[in-house]
Amino acid sequence: MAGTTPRRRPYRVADTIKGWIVDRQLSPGDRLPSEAELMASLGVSKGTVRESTRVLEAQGLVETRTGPGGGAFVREMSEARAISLLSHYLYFKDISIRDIYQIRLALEPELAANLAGKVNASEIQRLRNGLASYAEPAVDLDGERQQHIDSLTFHEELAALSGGNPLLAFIIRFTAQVLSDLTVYRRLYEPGDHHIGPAGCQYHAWLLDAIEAGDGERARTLMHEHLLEAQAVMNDNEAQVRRGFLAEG
Amino acid sequence: MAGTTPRRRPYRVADTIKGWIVDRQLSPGDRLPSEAELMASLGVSKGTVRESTRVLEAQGLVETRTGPGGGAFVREMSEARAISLLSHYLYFKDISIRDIYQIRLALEPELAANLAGKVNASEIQRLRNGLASYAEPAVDLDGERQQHIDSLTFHEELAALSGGNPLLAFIIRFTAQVLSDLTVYRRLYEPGDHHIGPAGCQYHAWLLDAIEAGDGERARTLMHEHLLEAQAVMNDNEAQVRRGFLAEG
DNA sequence: ATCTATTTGTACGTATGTATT
DNA sequence: AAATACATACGTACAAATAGA
Repeated sequence: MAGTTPRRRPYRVADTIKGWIVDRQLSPGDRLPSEAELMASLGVSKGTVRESTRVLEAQGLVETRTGPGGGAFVREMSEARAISLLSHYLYFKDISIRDIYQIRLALEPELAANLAGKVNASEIQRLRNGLASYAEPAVDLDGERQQHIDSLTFHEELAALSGGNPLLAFIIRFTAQVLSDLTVYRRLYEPGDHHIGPAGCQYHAWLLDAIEAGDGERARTLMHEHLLEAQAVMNDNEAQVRRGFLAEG
Repeated sequence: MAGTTPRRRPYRVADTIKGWIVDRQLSPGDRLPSEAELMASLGVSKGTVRESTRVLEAQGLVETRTGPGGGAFVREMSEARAISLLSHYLYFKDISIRDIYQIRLALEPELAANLAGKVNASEIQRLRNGLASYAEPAVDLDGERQQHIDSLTFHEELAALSGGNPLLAFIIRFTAQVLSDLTVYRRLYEPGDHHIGPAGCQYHAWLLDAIEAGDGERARTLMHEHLLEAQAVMNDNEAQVRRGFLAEG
């Protein structure tokens, strides 16, 4: 076995703590030993202990609180943080809009079909109310941007309802986030007046109808068409996704 | 704006450094200021600086080296680390095998179609050579496990060739990793002798034929059938994916 | 409202390890 | 082989936050 990086103490400490979390099946909210206890039981200095809790914190596994009864607590990573960490991975990777849509086209119709007949009326109503903001053509470029973001939010919320597949929901929300993030920084559309907002709104309305009616196949088809159309108007030249890091939850 | 967590110094420092990476468009290999310089320019102590570099390191954004000319260097996050971080997110989430296969079924046929006609002969040959290890039925349970892992490796390698979509490749490799990890810890199949290895081997061979012949539609169909069949023999009771954390690259 | 105890957060000084020149 | 430049680790002292009396 050659060339294993010499893992430093803070990481070894972090790994043993991860081991505790797995072995003792710790759950979110459970407290880890205090700094002083860790120093004593692991025989390391305060600085080392602190560096390792920073590592675990950065990886989203624990949170720390000060004061009596404080300390480091096991934590369920927030989706926002997971998205942020994944965006770090993609930062140097040159993802194109095509790449994103390839994934959306494969996954979102599947999700739509899954949701059919499984969303309760009040949720449907809530989503329908959100459609108003992009029902009418935008008056200027900024308005168009806002409409794009709003309509992406629709997809995110759809994914959040998720027919019970957290990973599917995560991926869909991640891709929507990336596109929404891009919208803020770039001009994503060819110049000229399209009616992107209203067109998307129409599809979203139909989608909700199909989902409400429990017609999975129709929902699938609609989502597919909708995404194809949305992709068609995007400017594939402005494609590279390298951008700022996303904020962390 | 209420309730924003009081971000501590190490995180503020880490964020300003991230800012530098984005603004100055630093690339992998570029050096960050030394600890001493950071202490001076940001007016914080050594401990704080070290904690923040641990954070950036844990997030996969930098690596540090000791010695003269050492320091913290911008780094392109490895896929292994990204997979590990994402697995932290899913750790408490109760993903089922069904969930994983839903995603594989949506994405991998897409990938197979993409690859058709775009993989050079030597790569195809290399992949064909790998098929031998699961061409014959396994003699015992351990052998069957190994075959399962080997056949998952085929999928990972296929994804690595990726028709140029890094995110697609990542997701596919992640799902394969999760399944492969599960295989190590659990009995994934119903008792009884199946011929999983040889069946998978046959499909993989056909897939390579289709990809070599440039027949995208056939590749897509084959992959779809193959995954359906593979999913069918899995034990959906042993479904929950909560398991150990994956090792980091 | 104040004090007190507990626990993390920050700073600083020193010594050691490690790789480059 | 030695000097240099950097990270790594330790120990201590004190500051800040929070819960409870």
